[in-house]
Amino acid sequence: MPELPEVETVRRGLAPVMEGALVNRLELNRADLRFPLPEAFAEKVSGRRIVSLGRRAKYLLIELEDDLTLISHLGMSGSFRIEETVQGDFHHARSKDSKHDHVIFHVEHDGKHQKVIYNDPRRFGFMHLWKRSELDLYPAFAELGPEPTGNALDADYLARRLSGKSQPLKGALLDQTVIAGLGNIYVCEALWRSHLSPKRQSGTLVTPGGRPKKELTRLTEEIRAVIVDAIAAGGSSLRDHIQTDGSLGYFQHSFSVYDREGEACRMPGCGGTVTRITQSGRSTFYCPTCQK
DNA sequence: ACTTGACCCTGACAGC
DNA sequence: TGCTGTCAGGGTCAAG
Repeated sequence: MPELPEVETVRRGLAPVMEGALVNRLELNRADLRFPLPEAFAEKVSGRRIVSLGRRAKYLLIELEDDLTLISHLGMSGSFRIEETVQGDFHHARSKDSKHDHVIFHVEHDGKHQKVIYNDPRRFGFMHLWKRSELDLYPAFAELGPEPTGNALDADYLARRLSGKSQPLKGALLDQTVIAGLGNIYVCEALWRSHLSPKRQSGTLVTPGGRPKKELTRLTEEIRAVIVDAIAAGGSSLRDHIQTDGSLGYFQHSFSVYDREGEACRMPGCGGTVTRITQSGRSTFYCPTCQK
């Protein structure tokens, strides 16, 4: 589920509870997610204070005291929720998938005790501990591309990265070393907003001289805009959602093309039909009429 | 060097 | 009701 905007929304939802909090106890209900949990994980985190919450691409960064960063990736099905710690809640009704509550942070903040629960049915998520001062050496970060909303992403950069590539745009934009944080949904959405076909060969957006064509400049703008919009939507959904059940990360978005196979294209005046194709094993949704 | 495909795992859903 | 097949928002690795 979580692409960059969702992870950012999770970060913002967790911040009031976790930033500045003391982790009294880290409860582990299994030894591994996608990878083994860190060596002596509970011992290393318990008793430490959380300095701040950060994010890099789709990675949530829980910054602990003593130069330690807990790196959390939510995979496809990871989510966090916040629960009050109620005295005598031994008989509290457990939600139906609590069997996938793998890691529980028992935190204390201003005398208030709460649980931050990581749930992940498919266990494609993972957690690592890394020295904050050496975070750039974390293998997944070493090759990571720029953030889509950061200054490092511009049309000139993309022209350098896409020049000469025969790879279809869909695959190039999913490549985390090109842009960090885009996933299947927002690549589809950005291409639709740019009127560009996901099958278009990446190098054709660059002039022979290596300059970005106008459509690449447009694409760059739309990538930024679709992420900014989604983060804003996540922020508004947080306010409604967090108070009801404490869950973060599964708010409902509405997309323009993603998961709309067979529906009328929403581009004004287009009149086409959204089509689903498979590219490198994953679904792509686009409108063949207005995306060229 | 680049690109694709199989794989990790569980749950939801459609069709029989 | 239950079975089976298909699909899912991610990343990694091997093989083409």
